[in-house]
Amino acid sequence: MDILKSLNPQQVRAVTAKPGPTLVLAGPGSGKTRVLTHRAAYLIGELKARPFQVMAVTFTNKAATEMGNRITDLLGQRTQGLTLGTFHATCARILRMEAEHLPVNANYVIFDADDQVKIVKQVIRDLNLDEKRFRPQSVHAAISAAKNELYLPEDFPIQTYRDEVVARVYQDYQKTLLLSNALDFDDLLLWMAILLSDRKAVRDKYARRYQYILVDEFQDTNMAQYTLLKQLASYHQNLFVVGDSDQSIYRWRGADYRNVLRFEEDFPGAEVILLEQNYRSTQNILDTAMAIIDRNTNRKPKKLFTERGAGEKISIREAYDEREQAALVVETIIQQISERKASPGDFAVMYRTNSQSRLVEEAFLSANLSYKLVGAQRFYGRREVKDLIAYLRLVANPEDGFSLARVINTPSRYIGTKTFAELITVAGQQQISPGELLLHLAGEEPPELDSFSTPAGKRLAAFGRLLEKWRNAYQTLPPVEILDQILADTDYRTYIEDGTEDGYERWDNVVELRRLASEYQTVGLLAFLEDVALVSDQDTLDPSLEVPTLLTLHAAKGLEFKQVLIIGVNEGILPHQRSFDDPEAMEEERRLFYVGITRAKDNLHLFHSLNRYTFGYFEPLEASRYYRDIPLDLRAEDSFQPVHQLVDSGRLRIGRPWKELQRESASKIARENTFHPGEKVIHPKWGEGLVLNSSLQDDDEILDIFFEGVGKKKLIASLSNLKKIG
DNA sequence: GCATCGGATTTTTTT
DNA sequence: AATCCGATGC
Repeated sequence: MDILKSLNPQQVRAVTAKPGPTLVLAGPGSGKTRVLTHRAAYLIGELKARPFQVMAVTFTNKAATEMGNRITDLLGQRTQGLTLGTFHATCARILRMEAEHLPVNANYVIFDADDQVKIVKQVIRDLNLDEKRFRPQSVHAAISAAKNELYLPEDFPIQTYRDEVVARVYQDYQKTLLLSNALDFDDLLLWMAILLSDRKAVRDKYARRYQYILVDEFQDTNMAQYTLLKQLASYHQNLFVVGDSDQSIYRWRGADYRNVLRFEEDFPGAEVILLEQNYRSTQNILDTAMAIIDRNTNRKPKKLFTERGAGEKISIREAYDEREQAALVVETIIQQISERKASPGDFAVMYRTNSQSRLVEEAFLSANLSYKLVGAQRFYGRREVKDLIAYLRLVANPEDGFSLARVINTPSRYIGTKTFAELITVAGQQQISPGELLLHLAGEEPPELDSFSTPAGKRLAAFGRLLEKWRNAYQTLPPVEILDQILADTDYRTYIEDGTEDGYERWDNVVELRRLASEYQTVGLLAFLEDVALVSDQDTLDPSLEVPTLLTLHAAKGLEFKQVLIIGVNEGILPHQRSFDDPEAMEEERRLFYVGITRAKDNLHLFHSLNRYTFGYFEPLEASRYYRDIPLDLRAEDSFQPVHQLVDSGRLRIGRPWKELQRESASKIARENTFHPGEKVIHPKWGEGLVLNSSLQDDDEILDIFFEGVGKKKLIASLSNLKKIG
């Protein structure tokens, strides 16, 4: 079997496991994704499962896309119909098809974290509760946790007064969502689980259809996800899950690595397969990782091993403050490139909290070096992007009162809070949503309402007519054209482009959103809005940009980089202060560090800072307790030596783009020939070639190379990205 | 209805 | 330090 030829025996065992519940416990870098991909291909190619009978659930859309491509590579074109996506996206799609069984209709929109907190806030106000005592954020977190545990408002367990308050808010929160024909992230899982539990016909339909279910990152499933998986697998019992308890980092989101243990209880016959060999990291990196994770209790000890050899030691560097730390990060990267150990795309800078990225970004910018930052929030959280999404949501679903509230006076149409409040009141009296009332006001024969015979009422009607126009366009036109109409009708560009630098940037974001929308020519507005709501941070990564990646430790899950730099290895940051008083949370901090370390293939650089600015105050910091667990013999010799002089001495070069840097580092090296006549090389464009001649000129190496079908070419070694083969 | 000012508050992690 | 919120004044 072709599919199996590149796998080790354990991987083969997993891929070819007989149908039935299967639990694959996979250490970092052990080929987990390979196993899942090959398993899917095996099911379709060898066991002759039809693609539509297979469901594969991944953690990010990016992982899903990659998996799809790799399955296609393995099989040819036979993946049509495969259900492949994140939990949330998969549920969203099924729920839309089964909307008749839900308290929302098929046009429902998905509310993002911002909207969710806004609703909670409004409910808290409507209930006359004290916002200081019941922070919307934290009440929302409690509601979210309840949903993940499958508690509906009426089942919410009440033990304290606070619980009682949360239950009341939850009740109204849920009502508000449904009135807006909207679901939140948690609802996607919750309603799916409820639908499958309560409607036997629906459960049977999907449980019979999905003969095979594959799940990635199983250690990070929550109760809702676990329950719906069990329901989906209730007929065929072919649930194949892959996970690693040591990499469970979403406890605060309801994830419970104990689902791994629960799996073995709930599926007594489950086959358990261990993947232990690591194909990613050097032994020094693995030893560091093990030294960290070994101190956690309640875990099965695991030995990570590789055939890659010891590799280089771990570097630990100390900075005076976080600014210097950032400079040091850039300096380290420059140094590694200069020594030709890596190229810009090989680096990742990881941190515990998003706010830590700022100084690193500034350091890159002041060195005139580009980088990419993982984080969907950066783009989708922008005001202008949110405005336009709100417009689109309103067009798709006029019942969405929250989007209406956002856009009704943006840009200003002189419809203020009072007029809007009146609209809501009258809509309430007529038992319709404000959006629908707005559409009625725009109609041929607007209802005779005293409250809207005013100038303000005229303005409402005018906006209603706009909405009506876009709604009509929505019936026939693709999303991007609706967006264009909205932009034109609201004169949005004039509104945001105020001549400032910011204004142009905002318009750039609009253009980018327009570009994204234009990819939804055929699938329509709802699909676009759904994808926009469910993008994960990793999805925003552009792999073709070969520059360093900046990301949180959480976002690093599932990724790998040749060189990993972790900053802020300090007490209070990693582990984070907020976890100090909770032993379970402290174990999770450790796992988080472990996840970061195990992303590294070749080099690991740890950084900590002696001081930091917090809320405007300068305060001392301690190095992280985790250092104490890293054996001395794994650390590079210069570790811990203060390096201030390095940065102060101006060795941190300013104003040098990556290309220049690489060219320069190449020329430094090119004092002797790296290529010799007769050697075979591979060129990204021309493919395989034969070196005819090599000479040194101006500190660089000039090559004559013969390419099959192309002819003889003169190339500069440092610029042409040649690789030796054979 | 909108702009401005001053005071409070902020830093976990994300679909 | 930077942002958010509410109160105040126009």
